[in-house]
Amino acid sequence: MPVPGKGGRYHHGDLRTALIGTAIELIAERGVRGFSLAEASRRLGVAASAPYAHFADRDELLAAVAVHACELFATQFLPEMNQFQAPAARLAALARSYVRFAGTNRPLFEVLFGTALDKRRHPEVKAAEKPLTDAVTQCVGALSTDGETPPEDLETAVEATAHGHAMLLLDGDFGEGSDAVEFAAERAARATLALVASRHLLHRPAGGRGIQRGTVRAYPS
Amino acid sequence: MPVPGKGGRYHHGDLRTALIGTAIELIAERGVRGFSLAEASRRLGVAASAPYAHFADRDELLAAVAVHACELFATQFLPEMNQFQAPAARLAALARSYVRFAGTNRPLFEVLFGTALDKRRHPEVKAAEKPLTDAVTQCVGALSTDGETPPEDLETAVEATAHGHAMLLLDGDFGEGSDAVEFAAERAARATLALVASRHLLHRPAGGRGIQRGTVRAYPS
DNA sequence: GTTGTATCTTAACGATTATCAGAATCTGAT
DNA sequence: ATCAGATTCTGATAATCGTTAAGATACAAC
Repeated sequence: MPVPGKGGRYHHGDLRTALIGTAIELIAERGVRGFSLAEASRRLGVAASAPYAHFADRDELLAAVAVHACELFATQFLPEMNQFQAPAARLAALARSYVRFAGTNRPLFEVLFGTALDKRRHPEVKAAEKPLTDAVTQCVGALSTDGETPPEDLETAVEATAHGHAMLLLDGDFGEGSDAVEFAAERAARATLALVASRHLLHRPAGGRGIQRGTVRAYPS
Repeated sequence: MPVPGKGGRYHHGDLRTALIGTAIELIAERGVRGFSLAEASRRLGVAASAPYAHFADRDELLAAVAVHACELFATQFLPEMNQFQAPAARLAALARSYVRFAGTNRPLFEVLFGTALDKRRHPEVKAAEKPLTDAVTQCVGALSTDGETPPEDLETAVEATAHGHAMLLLDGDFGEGSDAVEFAAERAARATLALVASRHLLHRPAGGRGIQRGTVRAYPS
C-alpha cells in the first residue's frame, strides 16, 4: 500500500503508484501480453523513459502489479473463508475463492501464475503470497491432532488442487462464462474436501497391504 | 510429423520443421520469454521474414512447438504409466510423470501451460493434449463400477492435482534441483492416490449429515 | 520450355525496451 | 531565502522485434 503524501508530489504526482494503476487497467483490458511499458507511459502523459526512475525494468513493474494482485486476492478469499469455522469447510471455501478469483480476474491471475514473471527473481511477490499459504497452513494444522501424518503433504495438495482447477478453467476445459467459473469452483471445493477426508486413508489403508509411508509403491504390475 | 522429401527441398530445405527445432532449442536455452522469431531465423541463416511463408505469425510457431511438447510428453509418461496395471497406480504414475516432465523440461512445459500461448485460439494444441486426458479418462473409468459417482469430478481433480504440483515445483516451493523434482513428483502421486481413495467418501460420508451431491454445503458456520 | 506456385530476400514501417545526458523540480539544511 | 544535492522527468538515441510488401529464385507440372 503506497502512502499518499509520503512519497511526495513531483512533476507528475505519484507516478509510481499511477503506473501500477494504469498497468493493472491495461492488463485487465488487453491481458498480460498486450501490456507495454510504453503505452502505460502514454496514458499517463509522460515520456516513455519516465518509468525507469521508479522501476528498474518492465519486469519490476509487473512484479508490483503481482503484489497488488495478491492483496486483492486476499481481500476476496479471506471474507469468504471466514464465513466458515470448521477447517475443512474453510479450505473448501478457499479453493472456491481461488478458482473464482482466477475466473473473474483472469489477467491479474495470469500475472501471478503465468510465465510473464519469474517469481524466483522477485521475492517480494512470494512474500505477498504468504497470507494465502499461511491460511492454508493454519487450516490444515487445525484439522486434526493426528501427529503421525505430516501436514505439509496436505497443504501442498490443497494448494495444488485449487491452482490446478483454476488452470483448467482458464484453459477453457469447463467452457466459458460465469457458469463455468462457478462449476470449476464447485469442483475444486469438492476435490479439496476429498483430499481432507482421505487424509488418514493413505497412511491407514482400509484393506489389503495398501500404501506405505514415504514411498508410494502401490499396485506394481 | 513432417515428412522429409515430401515437402521438397527449396532454398533452405525443410524450413518449417527446422524452425520448430531451433525454436525448441532457443526456448530450452533462454526460456519462452527469450525466444524471438528473429533470432531463430538468424540461427538458420535465413531472412527474418522467411518464417512467414510457413507460419502466420509468431504464435503459430509457438503452437507448433506446443504440439511437439505434447508428443514428447506422451512418449515420457506413457511408458511410465504402462509399468502398472491397476488404474489407481497408473494414475499415480501419471502424476509422477507429469511433475517430472515439468521439472526436467521446464521451458517446454511453460510453452504448454504458461501465458505465452492462448490455447483457446489454437485448437491444434488442445487436440495434441488429448492422449493425455484420454489416459486419465480411461484409468478413472476403469477404477470402479460405482455408477453413482460421476467420473468427471475425479478426472479433473487428478489433472488439477498433477498440474498444481508441477506449478508449485516450478515456482520453487519445493526448492531447486533434481531432488525437488522427485520430491514434488512423489507428493503428486500421493495426493492422486488420496483422491482416488476418497472417491466414495464424498458421496457416502461416514458420519453426520455429510456432504450432498451437486452442491457442497459442508460445515456451515 | 513455359507457366504457375511455393519459397526466400531485400527493404521498410511502427512499436517496444532500455540508456544517457541534461533540464526541471523538490528536499533539507543553512 | 537561498543554496546544494538528490529525485524525477524530457528528449534523443540505439537495438531489437514483429510484420508487411514487392520482387527474385527455385521447384513441379504440363
